[in-house]
Amino acid sequence: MPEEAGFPPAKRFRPGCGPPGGRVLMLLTPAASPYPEAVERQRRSLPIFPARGQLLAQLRNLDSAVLIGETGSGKTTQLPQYLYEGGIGRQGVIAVTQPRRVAAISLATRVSDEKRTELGKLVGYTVRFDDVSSEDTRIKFLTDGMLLREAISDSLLRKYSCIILDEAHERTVHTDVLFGVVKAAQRRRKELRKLPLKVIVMSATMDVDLFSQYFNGASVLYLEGRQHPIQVFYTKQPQQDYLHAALVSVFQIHQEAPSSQDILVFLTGQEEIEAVSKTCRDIAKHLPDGCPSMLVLPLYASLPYAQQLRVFQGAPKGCRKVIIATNIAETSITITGIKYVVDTGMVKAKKYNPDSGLEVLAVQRVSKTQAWQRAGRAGREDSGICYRLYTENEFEKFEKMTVPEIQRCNLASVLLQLLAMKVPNVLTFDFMSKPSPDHMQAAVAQLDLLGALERKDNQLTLTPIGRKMAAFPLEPKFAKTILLSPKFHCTEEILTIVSLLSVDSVLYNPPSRRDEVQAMRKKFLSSEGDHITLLNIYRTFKSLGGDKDWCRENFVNSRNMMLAAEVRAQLRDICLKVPAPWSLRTTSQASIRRCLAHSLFMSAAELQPDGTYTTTDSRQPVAIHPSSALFHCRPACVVYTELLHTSKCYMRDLCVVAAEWLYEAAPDYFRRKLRATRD
DNA sequence: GAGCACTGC
Repeated sequence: MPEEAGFPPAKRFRPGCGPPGGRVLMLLTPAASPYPEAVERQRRSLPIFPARGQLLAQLRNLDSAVLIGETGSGKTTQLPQYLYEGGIGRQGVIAVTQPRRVAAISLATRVSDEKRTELGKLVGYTVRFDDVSSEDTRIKFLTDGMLLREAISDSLLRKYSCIILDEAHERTVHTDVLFGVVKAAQRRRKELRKLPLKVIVMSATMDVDLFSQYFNGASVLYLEGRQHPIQVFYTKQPQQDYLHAALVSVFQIHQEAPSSQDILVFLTGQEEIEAVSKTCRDIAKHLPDGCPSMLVLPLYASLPYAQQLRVFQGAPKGCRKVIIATNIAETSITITGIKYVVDTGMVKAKKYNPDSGLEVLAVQRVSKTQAWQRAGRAGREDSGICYRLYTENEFEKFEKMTVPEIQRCNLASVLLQLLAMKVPNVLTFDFMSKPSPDHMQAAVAQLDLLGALERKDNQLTLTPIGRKMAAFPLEPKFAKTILLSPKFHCTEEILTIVSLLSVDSVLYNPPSRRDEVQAMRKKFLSSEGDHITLLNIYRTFKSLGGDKDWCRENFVNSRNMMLAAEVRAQLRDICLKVPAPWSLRTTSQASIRRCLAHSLFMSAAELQPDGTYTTTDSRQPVAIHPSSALFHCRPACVVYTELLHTSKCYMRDLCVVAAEWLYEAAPDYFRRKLRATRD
């Protein structure tokens, strides 16, 4: 039997680590509460409430602070209201950033309900495609990416008096870049004697010292959480086969625990999840009498929305829900009623190699932070139990924290945005966790090839094209593709293609129905590649008025298709605003391909005599991804949108091009390449 | 010959 281990003890609010605030506290207590009684009772019951006076007294005097609070402390919904009620930051807007759209929207909705105001008035939100805020908005929830976009047009973030960076421990690229942008804005506003900017970093445990040091030794305030106790068990022996171990654990729990207690299992990807789900269902059919029945539900991001929703429905009486999920259930989706968590300790994660420009998607060990996050999913409403399918000794060897995303992704977009904000000396930008110099250089090289950079007085700045590229919410190479399209008279088509590439795949591929999928898809396949194939699908979708039944029959994800249409409209608006030249629809698909060749010339591959492919850039052996329209073809020369290393190094989203188009697109670049291969 | 973690502008 696995042995029990303790959950890290909750940190308590530490009084007295700031200036005494008794006098101020009196002023803050409202004479009569404007809230209805039920809301007031609920607000007062939150762990953050007793700390209210003290928090305000301290925050009033601090430029920056780090607020540590566990799930359920009420910090995200209450703190912005406390600040507003306390008259802190009333000269401007109080911003609260979130890594995810749904969180920003639902938090704004809840806080405006508590305030009994109409959403979009006092309390509002801003996310892509959806701005529910107004002149009156004083508390604004937004995605961190959205605030970053705003910083491009005003790097001092002048409309904000206070910026609360929430969920900072997740360390998304956007949050990490914001740390630097907000810190610089704060300093600059002080120098210019403008309205001061208060910065509050909110995080679950961990990273505390890093955050505090980065913000010039900012005070750290601790809040008590309301997490229920969780018993954690480890295996006695290391497990060779975590899938088998997961199955054994699920059925062990299933035979012992009351059927109302649900199980959440963490695996790494779609294929694995579908396979384990099927095995679970098969075994569940042959269980002894008296054993409860079992409802097995897979959960991963590419699963159609309707199927994702099933995890929120209760199972019939006497039936246990077993949810088999990727790390989508770690943060993005919270399911109630989970009593047991089975953690395989594995995750599929992307790494980026700046030398080859290669993204590697590999199964690896989770970090300790991630393992605690997973365990925490068992204690949302009541005490929970977590089975870790690894030994305590193995756990001790896990990395303490997940490597921040900024150190393992392509930095071209980040660099373009920083340059658009006119950040001086971008290469030495004050990141909390610095990416390696190689990493930055790779991004410089990429932007340089796209014609986005120029050097003035030893400083990197943007060319006019570079500035236009930054206006698009896209990877720089896609922005460049759009800006090149008028030259080839195919802006309409390129807008469609780029939109489809920038949303999650519109093609739904259930592994169990592979043959059916292939048969249905045949009618859209183009021998010219995936871009033209996508264009064919979009055109049919549009001509049928976005028919959902058609989508289902043709294994097209209608949600992503609608999203692509929304993206397309946004990109078209930006083209008109920038302003980018425009062109009428082309009649030739060759000109679309030529446009792609001109913008993706650095991502090209050539057929070798032995039938394999090699990239023209780094002579890397690559293969055509099995999902590609060209999987069974052997074109002499292609450009691709993405290289992904899984079991092999695969090119994804390919387009057939003529080799001479590449040469005409970047003659200098190819001359250099040619010389390099000769040496 | 055979496959794709998760967000976000």
